[in-house]
Amino acid sequence: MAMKTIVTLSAHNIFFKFRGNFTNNSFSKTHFPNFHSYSSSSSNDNGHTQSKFQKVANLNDALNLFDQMSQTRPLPSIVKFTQLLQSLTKMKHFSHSIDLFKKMCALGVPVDNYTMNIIIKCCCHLYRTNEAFAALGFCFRRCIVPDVFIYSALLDGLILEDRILEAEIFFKKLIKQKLCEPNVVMYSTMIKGLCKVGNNVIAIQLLSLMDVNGCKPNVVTYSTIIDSLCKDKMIDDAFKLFKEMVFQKGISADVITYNCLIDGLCNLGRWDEAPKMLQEMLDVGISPDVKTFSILVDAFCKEGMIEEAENVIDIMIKKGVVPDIVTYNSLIDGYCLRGEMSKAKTIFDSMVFRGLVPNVVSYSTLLNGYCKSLKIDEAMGLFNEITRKGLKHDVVTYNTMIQGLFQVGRCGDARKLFDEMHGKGQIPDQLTYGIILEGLCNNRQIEEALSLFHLMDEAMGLFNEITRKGLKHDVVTYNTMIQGLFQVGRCGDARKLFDEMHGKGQIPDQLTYGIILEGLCNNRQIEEALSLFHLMGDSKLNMGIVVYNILIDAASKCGKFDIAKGLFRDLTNKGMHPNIRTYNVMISGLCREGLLGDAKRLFLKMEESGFRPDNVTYRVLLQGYLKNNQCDDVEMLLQEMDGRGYSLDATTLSLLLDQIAGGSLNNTLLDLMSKLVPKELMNSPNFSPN
DNA sequence: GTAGGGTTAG
Repeated sequence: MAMKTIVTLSAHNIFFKFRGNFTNNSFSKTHFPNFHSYSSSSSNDNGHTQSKFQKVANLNDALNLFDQMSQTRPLPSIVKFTQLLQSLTKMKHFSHSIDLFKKMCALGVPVDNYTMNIIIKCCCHLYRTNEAFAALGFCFRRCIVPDVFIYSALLDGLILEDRILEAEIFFKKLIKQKLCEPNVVMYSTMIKGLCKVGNNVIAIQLLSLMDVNGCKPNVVTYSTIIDSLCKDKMIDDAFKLFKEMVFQKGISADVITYNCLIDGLCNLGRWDEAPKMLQEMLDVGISPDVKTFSILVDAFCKEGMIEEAENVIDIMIKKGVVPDIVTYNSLIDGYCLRGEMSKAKTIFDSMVFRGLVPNVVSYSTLLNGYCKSLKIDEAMGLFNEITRKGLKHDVVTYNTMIQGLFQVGRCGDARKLFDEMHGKGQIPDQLTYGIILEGLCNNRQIEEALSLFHLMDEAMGLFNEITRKGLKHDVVTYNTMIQGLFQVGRCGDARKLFDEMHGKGQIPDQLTYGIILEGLCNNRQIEEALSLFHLMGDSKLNMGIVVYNILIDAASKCGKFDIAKGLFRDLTNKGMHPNIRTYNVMISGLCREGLLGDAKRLFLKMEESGFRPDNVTYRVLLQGYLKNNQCDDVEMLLQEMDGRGYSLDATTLSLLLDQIAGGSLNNTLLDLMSKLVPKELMNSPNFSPN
C-alpha cells in the first residue's frame, strides 16, 4: 500500500517517457547521423574503448567514451555501459549519469539490475527519490526483478530526504510481503534513518531484532548507533554498546568507530580520555587517519588549547599522516577564536606551501576571524579575494561579511551586500535574516529592524509557496528581535513580541527565557527579572546554568551581592553545576565588592573542581587586583597566563600600565606583558594607552 | 560491473 502510494505519487518523471517503443524516439534520430563516420573502425574501437575506459577521469572523458560506445556496432555489452555510469556516479555527476541512461534506453541497450541500482542511487542523491520509485515501476515493466541492492538504495533515498516514517513503512512492507530478504546493509541503513531522527531506542531494538532474524550485525551497524549516541551526548551508552560489540559479539572496531567515540568525548569536554582512546587504537593495531587527528585538532582549537592542537599536528606528521585542508581550517579557526589574526593568516598562507589550496571554508573561517576582531578592511580584502581566486561566495561568506560590516556600524554596506546576494544566486537563509535583524538592532535602527521583521512574513509567505521548504519566523528570529528591542530599552515591545510567539506556535525556549532575563537586567529591571525567576519556580526553564549566570552577574553589578551569593549557593542545592562562566561572574562580583581574598579562594577552588581558568578568569581577577591597588599576585598571574598561552585585553593592559606609571608595579613587568599582548592589539587604532 | 557508518566554516 505504502509503496504503491509512493510510486503513483510521481506522475511527472523521467521514466514515463520510456513507455512503449524505445528505439523510435528523437534521441536515436539525433544520434544515428554520426554513425557512418565511426562504423568503419568499429572493431578497433572496441579495443580502444576497453583501454580508454580505465582512464575515465573526468566528465568529458566519460561523455566522449559514451558517444564512441553508442556508435560502435555491435553495441558494447551492458556491463561496459554500466561501468561507465558507475564511474560517472562515483564522480558525483548524477544528472549526467541519468542522461546517459536515457540515451542507453533510446539505443535499446538491455539494462539490468546493476544499471537500475546505479540510476536509482543517482535519483536519490539528487533528492529525487520519487523518481527513484518511478524507476522501480520501470523495472517491473521491463521484467527486471528488484533485488536487495535496489531496495536498499530506495530506502537510503527516503532517509536522505528525511522521510523516515515512509522509510519505516517501506522497510516493514518489504519484509511482510517477502519482497526481499533484508541483509546487514539494509538493516544498517534503516538503523541510520532511525538514528537520524534521534530514535536511538528503536535503533537498538532493531539491532537486537536482526539477531533474531538471523542477520548478523557488523561494525557498520554498531558504529552507526555508537555515533548517534555520541552525538546525543549519551557517551556512556555508546561505550556500553562498543563493549558489547567487541567483547560479546567479537566484532572488531575500526578507525571510524574510534573516531566517533573520540569525537563524542571531545564534545563533552572529556579531554583526558580522548588521547587515551587514541593510544588504545594504536595498541589494538588500528591506524588513526587524518580524520582521527583532525577531530582532536578541532576539539583543542575550539577550547583555545592551540598548543595541544599544534602538538597533535606534529604527532600526526611524525606518524606519516598528512594534515589536510580540514585540519588546517580548524587551526585557523583556533587562532581566530583567540584573536591572534596574524598567526591565523600565517597558517592560511602556509597552506599553499604544503600543496593545499584554501577552499571557501578556509576563507570564511579567516573572514570570520577578521570580522570578530573588527579588522574590517582586512576582512573586506579577503572577501574580494575569494572571487579573484576563482572560488564562489556562498551564503556563509555573505553572512559573515554582512555581520562584520554591521559590527563596525557600516549598515549601508551591509545592506548592499545583502542585495548583492540575491543577484549572485545565493538565497539568504534564516541566519542571514537573524544577522540583519541583530545588526540593525545593535545599530539602533530599530524601526528598520521592525519593518524588516514584518516584511519577512510576506517574503516568506511567498517563499513557502514556491519551495514548500521555506522560511518562517522561528524561535531564533523571535529571540533576536526580542533581544534587539531590549537593547534599545523597549521592554514593552519586547514583551508584546514574546506574547505573540505563543500565538504563532513558536514555543519560547531556554534561550528566549535567558534573553528576557538579561534584557530586564540590562534595563535596570532586576526586580522584575528576579520575580519572573521566582515565578518560574522549579520549571525546566530555571534549570539552566545560563539563567543563574545572568542573574548572578546582574545582581552583583547592581550592588545586590548578597542575592548573587544566595543564587550561587542555591544552584548547587538544586543539583546543578557551576560552569566556567559562573565562576568568572562570581569572581568578578567578589572583586567588585573588594573581597579579593574570597575571589582568590574561588579562583583556586575552580581549578580543584576541574575547571581550568580561562582568559576571562585571569583578566577579571587581574582587574580586581589592579582596581583595588593590590599588586602582590599580579606578576604570578601574568606568569601563569603566559604559561597557558593566554593574552591580555585592552582594559587589563591599560590598568597595568597605570599601575606601572604610578610606581605600584615594577616596569620590569613590561617584558612579560609584551609577550601577552596580541600584536593586533598593539597596532589597533582603538588602543591608546595614555 | 551493484549497497551501508565518521571529521570542517557563520
